[in-house]
Amino acid sequence: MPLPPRVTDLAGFDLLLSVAELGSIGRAAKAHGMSQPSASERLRTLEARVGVTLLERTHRGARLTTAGQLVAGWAAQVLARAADLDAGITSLRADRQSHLRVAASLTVAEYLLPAWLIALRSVSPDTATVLSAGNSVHVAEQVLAEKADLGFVESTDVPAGLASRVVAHDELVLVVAPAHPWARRRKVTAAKAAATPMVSREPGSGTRQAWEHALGVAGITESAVPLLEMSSTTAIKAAAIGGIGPAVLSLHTVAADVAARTLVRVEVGDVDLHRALRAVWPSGRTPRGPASDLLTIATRTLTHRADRG
Amino acid sequence: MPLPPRVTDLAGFDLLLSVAELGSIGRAAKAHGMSQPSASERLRTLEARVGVTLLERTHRGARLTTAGQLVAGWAAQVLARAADLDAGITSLRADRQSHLRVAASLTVAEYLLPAWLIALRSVSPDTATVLSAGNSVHVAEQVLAEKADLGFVESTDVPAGLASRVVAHDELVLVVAPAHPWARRRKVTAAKAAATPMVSREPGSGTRQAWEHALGVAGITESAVPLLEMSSTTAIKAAAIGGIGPAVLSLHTVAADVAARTLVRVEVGDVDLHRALRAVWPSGRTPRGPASDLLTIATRTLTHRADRG
DNA sequence: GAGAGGCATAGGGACAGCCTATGTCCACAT
DNA sequence: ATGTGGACATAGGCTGTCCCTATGCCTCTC
Repeated sequence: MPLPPRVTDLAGFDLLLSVAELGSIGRAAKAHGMSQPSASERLRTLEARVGVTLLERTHRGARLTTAGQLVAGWAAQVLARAADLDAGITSLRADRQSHLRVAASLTVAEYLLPAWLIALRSVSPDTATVLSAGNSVHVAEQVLAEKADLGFVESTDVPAGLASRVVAHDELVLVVAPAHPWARRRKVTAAKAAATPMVSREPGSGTRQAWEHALGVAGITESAVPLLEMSSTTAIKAAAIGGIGPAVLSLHTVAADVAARTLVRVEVGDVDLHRALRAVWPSGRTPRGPASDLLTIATRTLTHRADRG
Repeated sequence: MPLPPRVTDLAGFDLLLSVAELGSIGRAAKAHGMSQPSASERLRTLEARVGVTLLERTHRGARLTTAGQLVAGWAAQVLARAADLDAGITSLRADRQSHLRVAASLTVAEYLLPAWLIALRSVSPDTATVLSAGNSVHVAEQVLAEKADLGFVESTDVPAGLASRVVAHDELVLVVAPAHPWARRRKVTAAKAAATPMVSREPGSGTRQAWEHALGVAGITESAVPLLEMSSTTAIKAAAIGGIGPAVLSLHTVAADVAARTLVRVEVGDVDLHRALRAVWPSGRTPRGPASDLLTIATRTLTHRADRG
């Protein structure tokens, strides 16, 4: 299901936020490196698409209407995630002149790193970061071979030769579509879950291994054959939402869907699905410079969350 | 500061997600109502902008590379917020044929309603919703005059004639730029905060009133003249991040910035800055139909959060 | 070895977006 | 009163992007 075209024009919303911030269309235009008439027209077409007047234009500038404030608030959320996306992309690019090399598991890279990188940029703006994503083994290799200055893994065991610090927590969760029978019960036994065919990641994936490992610890060694195997988290989510069947995914992956009730979380009895996310580095070589900054940022985020929990 | 143009093309990322989900460029193109060559070219220009190969093209379709999975994950976040934005816009439009009319304070409208509306759509897809946003008095008027079927307010006192239920919690927080002296101390007294000029909303705003009320309860009746008064939350955030001065804002507004450490939260001693967000409706007229569904959704979200807290 | 499915390339046309120049409106100062 | 400056709107013309149809190439399958 494609996104409605109404919200595809991020530049327009970005301009709207600048108007809110700077108080006039002309100044916003200058901030975006465009002429005042262009900005003016752009905002008018934005209003036309939205269908509501967003700006009150006066001879002394322009202010947001109530509806404009709402739209600006929603748009700010979109743009904040877009900034995350940009930070992530920047760290993926192969302009490998730079100094901070990070290796991370997919979960960390997807859900935590972008915000950290933005924070890092405000601490040391000139540090370019290169991100290499892979499974735990890959991360350990990179760090041990000193191809990465800092690594982030989600395994419970820290590979030999590496020192570590816990920077966040993750959890596997079982989710179903709201229409699924399990959505009402909100709890199933581990045995039942294991015996039920599900939508699943491919065998080698960290999520799948963690799930099978957790079941193994609980004494369950046989799982049903998956209903469907896919390599992309989004694809699995789409299948689960579409009602194909239950899925097991990282809490971070599905938090938004659970909050919005497009997916329902089902507790699984008697299985420990929790796992710590750790920063790792070669034993004895305490991170220095930007790597140390990034480690501090990651750790502080954790502390802060604990404050509020 | 305008958004980097690299991430402005939401349609391209949306297409990428469809490829991940459907397994081929051609099928994704069909899902988006465009021709296969167009989709193909679009993805190629996307890859060029990102600077990394995102897709592995084979004769049996196309799959995401590791980098592609990362980018898709980040993009999914952006698109999820964009869907919220779209839901909000839909509810603002004046196609007032519809049946569910909601009046809400700005905070609720900005941070909670979009997700609820998306959830509502999955329960009763044909219900169009009209949103009217304003302060608590406005919401009470709308609901009492039966111009709204359900209202959401953030006052501690429920206006006479209305029944209510708590659906969420909010909190005012004092934030400063990381470079500000208070960022290290992480705590100031209420008297000190009141005596310090800050970046502030205009006098009539709910946030400002709540702040002054909370100080009043603590016995502080005089506040310093604001450093700068602006009517938009984003403008205030931008000023605070820029280091103009401290600001007091809703927790929801600044949560992302605090997590990313672009703003630092400073505790304020001896003041109760907490406030409940309530759903309200005319006493004796228990909500029915879509209004009841929305109330259930809002309440469930709260329950679920409590589960995890 | 022929067919089918999937992606890439080529060429042409429509439309959106931008810029410069100019017009209009209103507040404020003289 | 009148002039001036700041701010937004309008007009006209150009450029570039995006999309579509048609076609080509490759590889697996039967």
